[in-house]
Parts: sequence; structure tokens; C-alpha cells
Amino acid sequence: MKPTLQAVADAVGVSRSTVSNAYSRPDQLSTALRERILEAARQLGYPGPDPTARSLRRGVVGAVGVLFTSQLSYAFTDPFAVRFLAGVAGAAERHGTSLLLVPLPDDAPGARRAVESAAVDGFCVYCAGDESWALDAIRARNLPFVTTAPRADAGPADRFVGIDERAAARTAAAHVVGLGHRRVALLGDTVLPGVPSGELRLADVTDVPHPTTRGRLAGFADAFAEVGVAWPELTLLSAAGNSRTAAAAAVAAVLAGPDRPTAILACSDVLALGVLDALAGTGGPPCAVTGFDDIAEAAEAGLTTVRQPAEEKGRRLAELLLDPPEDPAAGHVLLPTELVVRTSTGPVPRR
Amino acid sequence: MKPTLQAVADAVGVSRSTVSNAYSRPDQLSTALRERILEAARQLGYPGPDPTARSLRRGVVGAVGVLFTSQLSYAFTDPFAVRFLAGVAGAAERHGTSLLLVPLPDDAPGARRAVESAAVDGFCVYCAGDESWALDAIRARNLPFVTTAPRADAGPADRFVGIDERAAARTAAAHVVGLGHRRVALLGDTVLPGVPSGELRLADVTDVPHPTTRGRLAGFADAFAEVGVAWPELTLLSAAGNSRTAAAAAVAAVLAGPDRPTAILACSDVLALGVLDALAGTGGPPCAVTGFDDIAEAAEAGLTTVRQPAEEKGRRLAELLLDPPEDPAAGHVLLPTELVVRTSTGPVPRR
DNA sequence: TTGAAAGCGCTACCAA
DNA sequence: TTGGTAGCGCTTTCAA
Repeated sequence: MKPTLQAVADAVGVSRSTVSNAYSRPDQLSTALRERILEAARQLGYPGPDPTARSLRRGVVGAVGVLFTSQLSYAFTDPFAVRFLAGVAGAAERHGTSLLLVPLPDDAPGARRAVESAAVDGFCVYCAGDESWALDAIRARNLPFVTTAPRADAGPADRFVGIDERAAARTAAAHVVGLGHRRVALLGDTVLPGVPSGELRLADVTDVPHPTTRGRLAGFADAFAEVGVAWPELTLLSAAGNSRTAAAAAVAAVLAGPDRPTAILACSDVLALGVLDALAGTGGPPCAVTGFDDIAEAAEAGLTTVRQPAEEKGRRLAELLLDPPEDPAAGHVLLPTELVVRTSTGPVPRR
Repeated sequence: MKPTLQAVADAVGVSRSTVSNAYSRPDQLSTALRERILEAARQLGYPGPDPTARSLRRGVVGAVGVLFTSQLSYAFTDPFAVRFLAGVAGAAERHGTSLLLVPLPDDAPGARRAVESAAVDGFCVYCAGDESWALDAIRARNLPFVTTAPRADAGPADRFVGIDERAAARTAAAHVVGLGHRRVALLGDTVLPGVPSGELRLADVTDVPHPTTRGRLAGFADAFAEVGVAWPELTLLSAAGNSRTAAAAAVAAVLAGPDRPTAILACSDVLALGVLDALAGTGGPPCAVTGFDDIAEAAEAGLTTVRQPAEEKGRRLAELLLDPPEDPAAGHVLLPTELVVRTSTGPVPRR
């Protein structure tokens, strides 16, 4: 039987309130009495107020939830996610708040229940697809939340820290355009749900459901449209998952085909690295490749990419949740991005 | 005012127990009534039972704490820790348990309070130095816990998943010995607390307080002792922190000095990579370098190292906590390690 | 400076 | 199958 606060009170001969005060409001009692209480607690092996009971009573938990709309282990597998989390963790640490990583089961009702039953004071939602159900559940609980992207269903009070996906992607494509490339392929993760890795035809970029992927593809397309290369002339590739192997599989056929692109623009560095893998295993003329995020491996691989500040994104997001700004406009943050040109993008090879 | 279970009960005209059952024990009431209750809840915007109240009543939280005895952000900064966490997260996910990452303030009493007030059902303790105070606090709360290393103060019922640090380190050193190296340096992270990066004299390896570092250094020493190179003849280097820059700083002087070692054995890959950094910036004869852990960067850098299964370590540790084995002996796990020879270790250069 | 009373929101037992 | 009762362990007024 674990000793309770009551037991300590009895042992010392004071009321529960006084023992409670000894822990939570030291200024509410004499030092002598407090010492006596703490000593008795030590004797009894009382480990201090029960966190759950305290939370119930106070109505505050002291933890924020972090939601990844996919496997939780993804959070530790994807290099960008890891750096993002490092930022979140740093901010939480400074604030003295714990981080609750909530695993979401595959089934929708189970996932919703997971969100409903997380003991947290708020949520950081890492937007990785369609998580509106999660936001609904969070709103139903009346908990504050922040997201990593502006959302279509967002109200003016909803806070986020994101980037201008479209404009950022456009800079990468503009660079490729400037190198003279016109026959190009765009590669995204799961451009349409359920399609296998490989080529895909889509009437319009607006048909891409995933907002981040849609934004980046649209940005790529913008730069090519400007030089007269319209959407239908761009080869669209989809990888079944954000992994090097999926990316390599997605580009294999088109690299071997008759209309081999001279450049491939990927929606993430992980995908781009997969393209480089595929290229390394193939002969043929050089092919320019761009990525997105600028993870550590990108630099080593000489990958031209769009850098976004991963840790800062996490840090500022957590801060937005933990220290809400007075001004609602300050809750809408777009971080700067930067095109990083390395060796993976060269001019169109002469034939 | 948030609706409570009581409000739903009133709305439907049933008792609280029945509403509670509708959520927690669907088999305890008719489907029709359950539907009616759930519908009313939806109408009222009742998001389901309050997690904290439920935890208090049930005595179970549904989360395990993960304790890093250092900055929480370290967990996302160190590549080995990240892969370890991926393993923990995977196991937790399969088990439907959340992970609470608890930040520890710098001051001892605050850190203890953090452990005392974490709402969890148990702890995974990542051993990174002296965390006995944390274990004391956990024991006082009567919570189950598991650690990443066997501990001196462990009872037979205490569970851990570790490696044989000493034997593993010895294999790396034996490899270096086999290459003919006799004038060598050993590099550890914070070999003695508070000393700056650089050389250090220590009467005996047992004087190293950090158990992991001590074990690895002892293993290194073992292999050299076997060929007649005693402890005092080994150069001992300490890095102020497990970082590349600290490692590079720690080896700078000895690399420039008259008794330049022909090999440097580091207690972690991160440190070894720092040594390679320093070497790259220096002239002079080649110097063999070994690491420990086999993180992804090690392969790219051609680093000879001792591989330990990072993800498996995390996974099995979490499983040990979540599904305690019947047999207490099964709670003591030593994972296999493997020497991975790459290009960073060559024979002693002829002069 | 201390204590009594009133719950926080829920679940589990047992009886109907 | 349903409901009444009795707390889980704590904090917080408010009054003494």
C-alpha cells in the first residue's frame, strides 16, 4: 500500500491541506512545520503528491502532445522530423513541460480515441497528410493546438509555423529551368493515395490531395509554366512512401525509357537521395536532381535542395503553443527558405 | 463549460455508470442504448471521458516515461540516441502506450521533482552517467523501470538491456593491436567531470566515474595490456561533451606534439568523427581511428567501429518494461556487438 | 498559520 | 441490463 498525503498528515498530526501546502505552497506554513512534514514523508516513503490526482484537481497536466499522422517511429526515422522534434523538445525543456508522443493506431476510430484520451494540455500537430479528424478531436476537447502548416479549415485564431511551400519549390525549379532543362520529372511521396511507385497522369496539380506535396508540385510547375512547359508535359512520379527505396523504384522505369528526363525534382531530400541511388546504378547521361528540406545527408551527397529551418520550425511551433502571443497575427508564422545549390544540378547534357 | 459525463447522463436520462459503460465496456449495455448515449454525447460536444480523471480512478496512465539524464534535446541530437528512441517508440506503438519525454532541470532537487511528478506507469532510463538519484525517485514511487545498462546497485529483479561494454571495446583495440599499433591514445567523453578537453592522467581506469566510459576504456586497455602496453603508457584524452568539436579539440595538442600516437580509440562514433575532422585539418602521418556504436555517419566516413544494435536495444528495453518476462533472468539482456572494420584503421606507418 | 469542507470527473462494485 | 454508492488522491477556497 502506497502512502498517501493523508497518511503523512496523520503521522504529523496536521490536516491534509497543510501537507499539501508543504509541497505546493511553502510560503503558506512555517519552515519548522514544513521540515517536520517533509521528514515524516521521507520516513513513510511518501514520494510526493500523486501526479494524476494533482492534475485532476488542478486541471493542468504539464505536458503537450505531439501528433504524427503516421507511424510514431517515423518521427525518429525521418531526418527532418528528428530535427523538428529536437526543436520542439528544446522549447518544451525550457518551459518545463513534458512531451507526450502519442501513437496512433491504423484504424480511424482508434486513432481518434487516442487523441481523445491523451492526458495533455495541448497539441503540436505535425501535418503529414490529412489530419483534420485529429484537429476535430482536439477542438472537441477544447484544447489549444498548433500545426506545421496553414490549414484550409483554419480560423484566424488557429496558429501555425510553416513555410511558403509553393514559392520555395518554385525557386528550385527556377534554378533547374535556368540550367536549360525542359524535359523533367517531378517526384512526390504518395501523390495519390494507393497508387504504386511509378509514373502517374493527373489532369491538374490541384488534384493532389496532400497539401504539402500539392504546394511543392505546384511551385515546380509554376517555374516551368513560365518558360512554356505546361503541366501535361511534365512527367509526374509518385513514390509509395517517403523512402530512398520507394523513390528509386518510382524513377527506375522513366530513367530506362525513351523519354528520359534531364532533371528530376523531388518533394523531399529523402526522395531525392533515392533518385541519386537509382542514377548511380544506371548508365546513361547525367540527370539533374533537386531535393527539399536540406537534411544532413543532402550536403554530403552534394544535393541541390531547398533549405527550411527544421529545428527552428519545431522550436517556434512549441513556443507558439506554450506562450501564445497576444496578437493573433503573430500566430501565423512563415519561415524563410533558401535554395542551396550543390553539385547534383548541372546543365542539360549535349547529345 | 465543458460537458461532463454527468451532463450526458442527464440528457439521456440514465445514470453516470451507464454512460461510462457506453465508453469503456460496450458489452455491458444494449447496443440501442449505447447508440443513444453516444449520439447525445455528440450533440452535447462531449469528447469522451476525461483522461486524467480516468487515470486517477483506474490507477493506470497508459504512458511510460523516457528519462535522459542530460538535456532532453540530446535525445534528438545524438544519432545513437535517436535510433534507440526509434526502437522504444516502435515497441510502445505496438503496445498502444504513449511515451512521455520528461525534461530534467539542471538542479538536482528540480530533476527529482520532475521524476516524482511524471504521470507514467513506468520508466525507461537511458543510462548516461549517474542517474542513481533518478532510480531512487522511481523506486520511491514504486514504479517499474528498466535501464540501458546493468547497474552496480541493481537487485536481481532489476531489468536492463545492455552490451558487454568491456568485451566489445576490447575487440576494437585488439584489431588495432593486430595492426601493430603500440603508441595509442584513448578518447572518452568527460572522462572526469569538469576537466577541459585534452590530455589527462589517471592512476587507474577504475577511477573513471562514468560506467560506460569506464567499461570501454578498460576494454581498450585490456587488449594493450596483453601485448605489454600498460595503462600508464596509454595516452588518455577527454572530450568535454560527446561532440565532434569537443573531440577535435581534445586531440589537437597530442596530434601536434612530439609523441603523436599512431592510433586513437574513441568511446563513441561521434568522438571518432571529431578525431577524423582534426586529422583532416592536420598534416602528418596517417593515424588509425576507431569509434563505437556504428551510427550511419560512421559507414560514410569509413570508420572502423564496434556495432551495437541501437534500435533493438530500444525495442527490447521497452518490451521488457511493457511485457515483463516471468523468468527474472530474462530481464537481464546483453546484446551482441560486432567489430566493423573499415578504412579508418590501417597499419602503423613506417617512418 | 492552520484546518474543515467541497469537490475535480470518473469507474467499479454490488444490488436491483 | 441498469443504477446507486463510494471513493481514486489531491487542492482550494474560506473561516478560525
